[in-house]
Amino acid sequence: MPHLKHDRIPRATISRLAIYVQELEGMEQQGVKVVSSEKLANACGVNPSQIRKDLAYFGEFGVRGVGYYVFELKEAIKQSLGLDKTWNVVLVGVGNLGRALLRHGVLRKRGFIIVGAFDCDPFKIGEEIAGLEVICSSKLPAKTNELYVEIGIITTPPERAQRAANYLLEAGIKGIVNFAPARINAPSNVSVEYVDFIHNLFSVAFNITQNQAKGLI
Amino acid sequence: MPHLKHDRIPRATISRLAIYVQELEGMEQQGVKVVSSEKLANACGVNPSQIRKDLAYFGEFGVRGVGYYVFELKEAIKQSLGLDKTWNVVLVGVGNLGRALLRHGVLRKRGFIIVGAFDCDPFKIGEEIAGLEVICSSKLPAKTNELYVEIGIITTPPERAQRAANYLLEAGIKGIVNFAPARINAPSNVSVEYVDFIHNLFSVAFNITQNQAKGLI
DNA sequence: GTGGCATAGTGAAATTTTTAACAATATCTT
DNA sequence: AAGATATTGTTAAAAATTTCACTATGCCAC
Repeated sequence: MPHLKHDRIPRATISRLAIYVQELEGMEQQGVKVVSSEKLANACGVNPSQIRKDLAYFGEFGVRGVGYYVFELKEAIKQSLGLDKTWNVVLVGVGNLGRALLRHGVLRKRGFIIVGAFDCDPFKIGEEIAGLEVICSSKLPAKTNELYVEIGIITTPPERAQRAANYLLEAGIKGIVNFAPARINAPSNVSVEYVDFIHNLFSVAFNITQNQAKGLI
Repeated sequence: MPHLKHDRIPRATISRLAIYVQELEGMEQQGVKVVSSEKLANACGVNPSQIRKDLAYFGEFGVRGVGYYVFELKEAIKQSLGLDKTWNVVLVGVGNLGRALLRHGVLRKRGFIIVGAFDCDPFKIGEEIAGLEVICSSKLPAKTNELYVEIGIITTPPERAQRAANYLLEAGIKGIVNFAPARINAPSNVSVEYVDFIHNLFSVAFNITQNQAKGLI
């Protein structure tokens, strides 16, 4: 665990660090060895100071007059985020979205290994998806005790999200990513993140409406 | 278009309005007719003042001493966001995620109708998914001129995101929701939203690491 | 080794966003 | 119809976040 100079780190900073990693990986692939905060900022669409400030929460990674070594910075950020290990994940709710996540290679590539898939639909139980057998949700707590699982993904319909969350909590999970469009209750020491891309579509719809009103289009 | 009392509305407000709509719909289904900012705030996990403030950007929807009429407020917010109409959408990139979105009913339910699916992979072209034939991406501009399309969804791999964006821009699209983990360039009058749930997994991983360091777990 | 240059790190200022406090007002009770 | 009550809309304060401006420092040329 790297030393944290300040105790609380803004959520927005974490979100941007993820973007920095993404861009740094791109640069690495293109053979870029060193990057300045200004260049990285341009690539990420943010302010250079913001990058330096964000990084300052975790330590000093740059060389004055030179910039940041791409590989080193990327590794340092990943370590700061806790991505220098793999995370075992279970998924609850094998609908369209759940299936897509199970098949989507990006999770594994990023170090999140889906080790269990659960659903309460008898027609889905027993089905095999991406090498995983779908198991009855009620067996989740028992099953996950066998594995070392820290994160749960909820991809159920909204009305079953809380039940899925309860199973996950019972299993002693420490973090939840909830794709269902519903708030869920969890103790404060369990980290809950909400994902709902409909919000982004709403945002775009709103922006278009605004732009039209302003006569920009 | 409702009157906007202030010209600039925070992005965060728009994002929360989407949550309010979600919760209001839940309440409507449960037969709740009236709700106070406090009750709605609890349901959404935000501060009551925040709700009143957010709504104030668009007008006055409540009744002092009473609260908000659930149905009316929901409709008013949807109108404010530009959701009182349907939006035609095209999707570029028919991978796992693209397929899931095509099959996922939630887009249509929310008023976003996918009217075209595009991909550059010859093996995918001609395939039919959810009643749509996959068309070669290069034909996108010509095809979308036939339809009235305002929003494009990008679900290609990151290295093809910009090309997809270029096709969309050529087609005169006014807003883009980009699921590919890559920044894209677009003129400022085109609204671009980025969706990447890996960020949320990163966030959860970071929070868990932090909580562990703090000894909360 | 000295000077010049480039750029990170940082403290302060500016901005934005959130929260609190309160005045305004609609409804209900008597 | 007057007063009590509840809860909005709004103003002001507080908090958080972002940006600016500057200082510190490492590298390179000479």
